[in-house]
Amino acid sequence: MTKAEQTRQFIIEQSATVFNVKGYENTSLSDVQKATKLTKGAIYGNFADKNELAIAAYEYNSSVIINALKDWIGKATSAKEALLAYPDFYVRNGQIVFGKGGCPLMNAAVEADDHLHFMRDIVRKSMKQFLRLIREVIEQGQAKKEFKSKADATTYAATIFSIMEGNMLLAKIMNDTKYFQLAADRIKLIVVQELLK
Amino acid sequence: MTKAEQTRQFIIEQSATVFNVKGYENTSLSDVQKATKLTKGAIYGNFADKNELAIAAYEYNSSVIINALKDWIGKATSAKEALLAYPDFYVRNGQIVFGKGGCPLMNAAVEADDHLHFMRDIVRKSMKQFLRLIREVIEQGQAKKEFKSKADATTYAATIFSIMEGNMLLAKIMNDTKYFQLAADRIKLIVVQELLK
DNA sequence: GATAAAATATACCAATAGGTATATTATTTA
DNA sequence: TAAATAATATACCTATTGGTATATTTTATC
Repeated sequence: MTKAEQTRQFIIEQSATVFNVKGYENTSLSDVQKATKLTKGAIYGNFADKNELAIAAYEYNSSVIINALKDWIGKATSAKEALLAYPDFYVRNGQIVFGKGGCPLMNAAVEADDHLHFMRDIVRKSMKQFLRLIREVIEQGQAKKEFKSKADATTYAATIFSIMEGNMLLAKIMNDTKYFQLAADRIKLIVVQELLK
Repeated sequence: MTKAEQTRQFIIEQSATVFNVKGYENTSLSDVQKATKLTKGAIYGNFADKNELAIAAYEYNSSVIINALKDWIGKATSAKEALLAYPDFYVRNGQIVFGKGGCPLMNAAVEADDHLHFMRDIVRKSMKQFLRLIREVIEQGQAKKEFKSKADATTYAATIFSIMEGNMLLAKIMNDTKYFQLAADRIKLIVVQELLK
């Protein structure tokens, strides 16, 4: 990794949280300067413009939670366990997630959907990736006869994700982590009553 | 209503959608001028600053959907019907909601939770109001022996709201109204299987 | 219809935005 | 270690931001 590549990565990681908290459009270059303690020269030497940095920061933010999800799935010994690890993470680490601005997929989706067009496709892509991971867990559970085979994995993936995100929205604005537990309870109910054989 | 009061209301209504689409911080005064075809003099003559207008615009946006919810509830002849009217509205009018920037509660919550502090309490208030309306429908259903009395109305209100909002997020970023149907299906399942006697 | 008051338009302000050209400093290669 | 190159800092640019003071127009009162 060259010096520039190191700096590029440094800028992304130092500014990622700021972008997630303040929003991608609302984060100014002086915010990035403050977060990195670097000057415009260093920033524009490594990124063509603010949008390129915003995209890189979002990709970093979303990859953090996507990789976390992959980890839980990898460690789980059953499909049920893998699915419940997802909401359980927020039950245990909700306050930390708050401090970093909440779910990057939700934040960026709200900002990008109908006006930040340069980010929309990237957010869409990560959203599909996240849904696919959940779907694959369900499909693997079905393949291993742990889950009922007639359940539509795509539908259940979307439902589980929606419950998690909807409760995250409430948790965040109400500053109350009980909604993470609510999501976990509801997802568990669905897994036990509708997916598990 | 005096001339100024009329203008104030006009500014709010004309700029409300812009605020919901672009976000409250990202909407500039020149955006408001474009939307209203008025000058700064007229705008600052009726609002102390941009924040006051942003708050008024949000209160207008949230009141539109809160009043809509009240209407459906008022017209329904049963608690079940009232609860299902909520997701059904989005099934039928999803595309229109998209065009106006999506759910104002979600948009403002994401923007206000951890950085737009002057709006946080107002968003919180409207969120509580919305949850209370759903809760009251459930409680009335229980009082009229339509719903099981042991179900915790507060919990179910949050769950129904979360499912709706989570799916709205997906619908919006994926530009696919099928998620509204998914929310409606899931909410109906909960009402039928868990609330209805 | 003239006058007073209210409402709106115009012209300006300092601060900050994103971005660039150039000077300076680090780093690498010969 | 000197020269070439890569990387970063500095100084500056124009456009736009939220906001204000004042001029002008519109509205209401007599």
